[in-house]
Amino acid sequence: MSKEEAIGLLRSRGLKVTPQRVAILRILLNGGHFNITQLLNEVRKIEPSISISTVYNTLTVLVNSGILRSFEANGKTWYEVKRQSHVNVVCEDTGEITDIYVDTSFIENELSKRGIKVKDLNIIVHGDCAGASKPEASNQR
Amino acid sequence: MSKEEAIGLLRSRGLKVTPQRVAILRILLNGGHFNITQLLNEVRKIEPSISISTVYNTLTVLVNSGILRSFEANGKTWYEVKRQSHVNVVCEDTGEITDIYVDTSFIENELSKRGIKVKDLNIIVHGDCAGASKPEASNQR
DNA sequence: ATATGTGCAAAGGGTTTGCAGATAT
DNA sequence: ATATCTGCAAACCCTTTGCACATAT
Repeated sequence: MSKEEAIGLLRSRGLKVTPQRVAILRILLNGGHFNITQLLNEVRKIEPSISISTVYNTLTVLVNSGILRSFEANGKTWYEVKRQSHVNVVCEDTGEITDIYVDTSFIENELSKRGIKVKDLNIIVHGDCAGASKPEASNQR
Repeated sequence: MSKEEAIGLLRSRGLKVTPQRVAILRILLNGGHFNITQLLNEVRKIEPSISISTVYNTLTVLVNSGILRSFEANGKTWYEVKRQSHVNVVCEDTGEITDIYVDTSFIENELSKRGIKVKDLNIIVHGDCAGASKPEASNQR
């Protein structure tokens, strides 16, 4: 029942709870990566009349409040729930994006040594996933 | 005299040597990161009549031939000469991109263990560079 | 000579903006 | 009650495409 989780998250950041926001957040809480078009299609199954500008607005709000993170790949912006840091692998043939959990804290350490405060770390790999060992949440192009 | 270097690189990949290609490559060989608009402005100092589609064409050719690499940040595509792997830090306030050299082979090793052939590794950090220790080539928004 | 590259203009796709009406608090 | 959010349409990039002319080999 991720609906309660979504509502709780919104309230915890002082954001108004609207059906559109709850629907978007629920989809993302289930895991994976979504671009705007995918999200619009998914959300419309729940909230058929939602507009694309509401999706954009909501995602901006959720990123700014620290619930989501975004990164750019293949000419689009991708959104995911902010959890432990990982590597986003963009599979060359399918366009699928797969999370691979690798400890990346040494990068942040190295950067802070040099006076850079890391707000967000994106590791994006383009590669061949044909032989990958299907580990985690993924999502298509 | 980076002109010879540019010409040599083009020939070594079997690419036709045109004044436009040489001009673009010379600019990038001097170091740093450029988006299309910046590159167009720079190249026009040397080749005033160059068109934006030639810049796009050339960059695609240079990326495909393995001379350049590209990554996306701030809604734009950035190009740089393919050299040793590093972290691209996007400074939040200025939009400047700075190279920080950190050994990232650990990540590639970890990924190949899981059956992923890394074609390109992009590490993009958004952060606060106010206190950074000005290390390497950089470039503005 | 001819395969390839260049430049122009138009089109495409993703994202942002402005604003009137609707809704959460 | 009112500050905020939503949905629509138009505008705004950045990037790609098609094609005639020019150029490198």
